[in-house]
Amino acid sequence: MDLKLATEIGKCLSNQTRVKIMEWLKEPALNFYPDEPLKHAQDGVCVTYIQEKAKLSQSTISTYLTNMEKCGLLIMTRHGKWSYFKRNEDTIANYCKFISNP
Amino acid sequence: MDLKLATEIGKCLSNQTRVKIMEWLKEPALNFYPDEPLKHAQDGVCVTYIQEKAKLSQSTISTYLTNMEKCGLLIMTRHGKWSYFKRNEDTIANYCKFISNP
DNA sequence: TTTATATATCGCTAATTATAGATATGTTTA
DNA sequence: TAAACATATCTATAATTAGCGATATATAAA
Repeated sequence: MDLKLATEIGKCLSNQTRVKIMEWLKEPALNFYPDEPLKHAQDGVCVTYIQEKAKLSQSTISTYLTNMEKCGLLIMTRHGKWSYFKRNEDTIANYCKFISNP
Repeated sequence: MDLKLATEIGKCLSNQTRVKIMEWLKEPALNFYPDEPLKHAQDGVCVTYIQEKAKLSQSTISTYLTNMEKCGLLIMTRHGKWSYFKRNEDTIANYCKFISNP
């Protein structure tokens, strides 16, 4: 983890909706349609579900998720026409190590 | 740690200079005038030293530090006309716990 | 192959943040 | 008390980011 990457991660985490997305993705089964089983649960949640919950436009949420994936906060997996996003705990742990002392 | 505070912390950590300041303050004795002993070392580093190292204006750095203190990333201690800033490891640890899973 | 659906990207304006100079405040020293 | 100094705050402009609609791309279904 270097300064530049850490700052990019900070930028992703500087917006309330994006922080919420990170929180929601801790428990997809609870936070997205808890009454029906999620498809590809091991790969996270598709863009549409996140967009509906966040109540922002499709383009905005897609951009958020793409940027969060670029800095390693999320992992994207494509299944057909759907993109699934899940948390990348490795990067999050590295980031925490970076900002912590020591 | 709630969503609002976490987002404020994210904002502080969304700028390269501010992330650098957090890094420098991990080792003040190494990063600020390593050849002379720092005054009030237990309380961190004064604004002027940080400003000189960051090479930004006094007002900019003062605003940075004030905001970082407001969201609990830094602890400020006044000694006479100097304000000393040090890392608040408790808040940093809480923030890491918040963004981590679980 | 056309149509429908999901996501990504582009181009734009509004909102926010960055940054500095000027000035105010608080503290020390002459 | 006045002058000097360190820091904080105010005000303004420049730069960046937010967020959306339009459109492009990719995949699936008819």
